[in-house]
Amino acid sequence: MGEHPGAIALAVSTVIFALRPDQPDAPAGLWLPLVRRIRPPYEGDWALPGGPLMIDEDLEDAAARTLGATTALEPAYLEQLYAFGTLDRSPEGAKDRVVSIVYWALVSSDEVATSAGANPENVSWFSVDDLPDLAFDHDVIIEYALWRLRNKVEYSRIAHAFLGDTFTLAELREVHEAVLGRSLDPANFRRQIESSNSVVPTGKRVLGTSYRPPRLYRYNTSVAPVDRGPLDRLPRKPRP
Amino acid sequence: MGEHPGAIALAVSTVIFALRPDQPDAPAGLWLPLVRRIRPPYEGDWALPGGPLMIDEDLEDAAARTLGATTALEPAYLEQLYAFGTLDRSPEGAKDRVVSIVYWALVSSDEVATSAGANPENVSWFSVDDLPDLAFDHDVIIEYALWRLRNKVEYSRIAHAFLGDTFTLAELREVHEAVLGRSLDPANFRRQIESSNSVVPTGKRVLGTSYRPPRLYRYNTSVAPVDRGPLDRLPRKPRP
DNA sequence: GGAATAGTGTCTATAAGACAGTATGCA
DNA sequence: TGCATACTGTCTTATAGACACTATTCC
Repeated sequence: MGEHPGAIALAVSTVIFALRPDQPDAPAGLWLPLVRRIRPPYEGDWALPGGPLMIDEDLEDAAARTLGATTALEPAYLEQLYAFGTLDRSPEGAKDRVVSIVYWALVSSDEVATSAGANPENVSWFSVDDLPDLAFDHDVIIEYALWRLRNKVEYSRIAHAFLGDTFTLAELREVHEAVLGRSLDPANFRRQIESSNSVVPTGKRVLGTSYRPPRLYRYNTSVAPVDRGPLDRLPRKPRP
Repeated sequence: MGEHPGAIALAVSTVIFALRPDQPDAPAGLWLPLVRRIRPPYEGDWALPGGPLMIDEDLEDAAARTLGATTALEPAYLEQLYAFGTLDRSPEGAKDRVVSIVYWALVSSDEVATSAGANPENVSWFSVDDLPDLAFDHDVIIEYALWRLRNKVEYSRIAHAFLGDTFTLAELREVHEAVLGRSLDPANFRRQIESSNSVVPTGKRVLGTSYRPPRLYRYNTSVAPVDRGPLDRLPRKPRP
């Protein structure tokens, strides 16, 4: 950064959330990958994955690209968070002026498990409850991303992004519980989800349980996960 | 724009909303100032006020600066809207790549009236219901700002930003009605506002009415207008 | 049948909306 | 006194939450 004194650099970073248990058979929590900085400022501290914006690349593509470079995954959900650009972001001040356009993403948990060994050098996953020393203002950025995630999970349909293709209502409820950090009434949760039409029953059930097997559901793709308002009029490449 | 081929320009623009009646004694509507473009692309079309970000200037300061240059006013409310950066924003494509960080602002209506003659050349105010041909993707940006404003007025306390120091509940209700585009029940509106504690009675009443004089209220500054979450941890200069 | 979880019914508290009705200041 | 608007009371409906209850599968 800051090779051209007097210029303002433009970077894109991404807060990538995955859901996974702290220990086996423990309740799941939120985790995110960070990159260790190998040069000043903040050498040795951890930072959000990201990098400069390419000249022929959309902002969202840049976020998805760094996500892929960090986790070898596709985002299940991706949304712009905020543009951070105060003068005090770098200890160098205006000499190292960087405006970061930050995205936040959700990745499916079972995919995280299968690609666990695919993490490049200098990348580690951390629980959001136990973060290391962070570079720049990345602590505030992560807090803000968490705040947005927790708000959004209550009024939109993004929780399924943490799950696989089919899932039980108990699994979906556990996602909500992990994100919100509190337990939810199974009866009321079921009613809320059913009345929102966000899932459809597959007709199948879970096999191999030692008790009554729960129904499996699939996400209802005919209902938009979030209302982005007029932003949906902007071009968006479909992601597989 | 685009003086350095291969570089990505960074601009800050602002959607500035004011409330004023279409004709005298008509119900108020939303208006905003636009700037006529005097060079290609989109020469002759209208665009949002804005310009390049200065090296030693915070994003929010840049938005407030262009607001002042356009309207000679201080923003009563100012919030970041979104960063727009798709490749197709300019007809030149990647050759004229501009990432715009857009803010939206509310200005007080009586101040607009007093500074009506202070508009610089090439600036005109338009009703949001009757916009002219717009440059770039500024039509989508304005639509999105309107969408945010209408959502936010329902669950936060920003409507008073359109009003002066003191106001009646009927005036505050008329602001909500103008923003939302529908009429509201005076009784229910009163209860909602009172239970939210966003206003406090001044003890004074309006003078010179030919009917029962309504109470005057003042905005309750001890309650935050909006919950910005962890963003409040970022440095912010107080605006007078 | 017992254990364990899936799934249902029902009551209560709270808030939003519709709308009738009362209060007050001035001509 | 009548008019116009300020302000209050009350009923209905929708929704969230608490929690008791029934259902189904495997052992």
